[in-house]
Amino acid sequence: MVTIADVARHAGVAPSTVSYVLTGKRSISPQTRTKVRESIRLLGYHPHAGARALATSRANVVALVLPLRPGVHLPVLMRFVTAAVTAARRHDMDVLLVTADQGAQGLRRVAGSAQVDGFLVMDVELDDDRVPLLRQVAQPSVLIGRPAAVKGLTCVDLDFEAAGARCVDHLADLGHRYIGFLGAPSVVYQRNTGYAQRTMAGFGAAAMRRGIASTALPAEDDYESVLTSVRSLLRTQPAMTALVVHNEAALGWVAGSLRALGRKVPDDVAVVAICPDELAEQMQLTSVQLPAEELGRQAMELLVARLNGHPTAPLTLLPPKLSGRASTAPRLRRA
Amino acid sequence: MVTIADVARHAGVAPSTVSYVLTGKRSISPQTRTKVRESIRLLGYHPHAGARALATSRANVVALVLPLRPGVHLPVLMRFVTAAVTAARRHDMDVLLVTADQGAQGLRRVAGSAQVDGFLVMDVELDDDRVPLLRQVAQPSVLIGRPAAVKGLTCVDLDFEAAGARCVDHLADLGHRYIGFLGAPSVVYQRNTGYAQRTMAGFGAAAMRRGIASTALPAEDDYESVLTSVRSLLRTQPAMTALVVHNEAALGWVAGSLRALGRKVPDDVAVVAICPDELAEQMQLTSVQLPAEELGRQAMELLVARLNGHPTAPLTLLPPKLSGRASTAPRLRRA
DNA sequence: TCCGTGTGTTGAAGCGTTTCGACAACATTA
DNA sequence: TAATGTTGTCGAAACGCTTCAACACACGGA
Repeated sequence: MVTIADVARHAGVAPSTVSYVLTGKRSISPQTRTKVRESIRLLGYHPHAGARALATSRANVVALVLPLRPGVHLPVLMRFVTAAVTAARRHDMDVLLVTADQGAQGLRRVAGSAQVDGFLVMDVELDDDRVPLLRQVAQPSVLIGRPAAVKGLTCVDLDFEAAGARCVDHLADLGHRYIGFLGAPSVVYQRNTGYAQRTMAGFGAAAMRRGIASTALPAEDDYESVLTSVRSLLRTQPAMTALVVHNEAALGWVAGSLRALGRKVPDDVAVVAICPDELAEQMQLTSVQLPAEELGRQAMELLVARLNGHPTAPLTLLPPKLSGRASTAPRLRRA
Repeated sequence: MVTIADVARHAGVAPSTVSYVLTGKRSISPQTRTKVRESIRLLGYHPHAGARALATSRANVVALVLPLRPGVHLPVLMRFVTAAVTAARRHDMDVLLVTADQGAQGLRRVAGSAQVDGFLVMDVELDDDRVPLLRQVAQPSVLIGRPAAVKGLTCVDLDFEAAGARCVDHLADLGHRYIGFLGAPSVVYQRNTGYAQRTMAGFGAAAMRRGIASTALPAEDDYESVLTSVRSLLRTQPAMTALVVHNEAALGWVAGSLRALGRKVPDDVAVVAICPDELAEQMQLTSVQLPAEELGRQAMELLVARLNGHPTAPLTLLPPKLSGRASTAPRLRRA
């Protein structure tokens, strides 16, 4: 292994000088700088990460804590991950993978051994058992998702309330006056999953604000129950001309159910989904997407900010983006 | 931070003694051992990873090099990853994530700075530009996939030839005598992707061995061309009673095409797929799966073996496993 | 001429481990 | 009893880097 001493000898300077050239923490004359740089290049020198970590007590590594539990949408997760990794690299940080199955143990170990400078925790739930742990360890952390109490934390999430509202606004602007909401399976609401409720709340509030009649129902993820839910929405509100769907699994059955009930999309009933973009793209649905890249990037930036001692807000909510597609159209006043 | 010196002081021994308790590299009296252990527990001591890496020139970290290029099947990739991470943890190793977009640069940096002890490279192609790099760096590596020349490397892969053969054998055992093969899009064969050819070769050889008439065709991934390919297979070989499909994207259209041509699965034509297990499960297809967990685990075990100086074979091929499902049935001799 | 003020460079002291050689203390053999 | 192992422990020297205090030097101002 080629060390800083080798470089120093080769360039005819002191090791400390080489260090200062590398870190730029002191002014170095242009001559020495280029001389040292040349020696570094020639010898193929790379600073030893461990030694550096020891000396600076900074590992330049952040832990990425992934859930990998069943039910996470992998393509979206991967987009988080790549965005986070890319952002990390921009700040000369590397990423250590910590899977959730390593559990509390893993977090503590990684934190205690100073292997990482901070934690990026993905897919945080309303009542996440990792949160108390993260409060204990020395390293700062940023969470993607929104636990019940964000005080003292740094969290990033999509503004689901705004997302629900955005759907209503879009439909209202198109002239719709009676809108239905097809939600997640009821078990999700029972589990207090946070984002589901918040979307609903945002939807409901926006409807009230715009003077729009709204009806909401949960939906399970098989054709039969989607059909039942849609039928009962239409029965409750026969004038319904638009549907907001917040349920990835049900999405595939919605168009079919509507067709089975004699309604065409978008002419009779417009549909807006809240779902990963690729799903919406595939089915040609107007949708509010989960901005995975943006979330991953933001989270990492916030983490880096905290590592550099900058204060950060406990909760950063990203504004929803709506992409118009074939499933919505202006409401034409029929003769 | 609590250091080994703190522990030593607390336990009334020398730092080196604590170290020996931790590593077990010298015999320590039971009394001191428990005393030291107790102090460690009490003070919540964790060895500093950087310091350890510096002293031992072993980071206890392996790099996981992911492609993340479009077209990789993410659920399968994730199963690789979790299996690899789990295996790594069993050997007290952590996993650093290196995405391919960091490219050669990233590999060199991570290797040069001694951040990792080895590389686990996923989704290696026949002519992979990472391979020459890996030969240069000091750390050993294990590849999942099979590049053109494996000499001096350590590679793990599914035995695709055997997989092709396994399908034939299964069908032959059921009494089928005329079997078709629906392959990947022709562009894949042109690209020399290795595994596609090897599957074909295995299929063809097994058919010859069993005295079975076989016809093979590539298939694109839209309904029209799948239909065309299936029709032309049936025209070439009207007595065909079974189909081996090695094309994830086409899979969805196969049953429909057969139905459109008046053939029922499995009564008229049996189907065996070579694809990720969940796809097969979902469509109830008899299939040979990609043993992702097994590959990830094996790869990590091999890497650990190499790190410990054990020699490893340049190529480890995992035997294919066939799961019988509803799409195959014994060939009944019709009246 | 002397003094302060920058600027560029250096030597040495850490950072927290591991590990080697040394050395007591005790047990075993001659 | 002396010589020889064996076992358990210790002190100190690495490992490769950063960083602080110190210093040499040149510069302009009194």
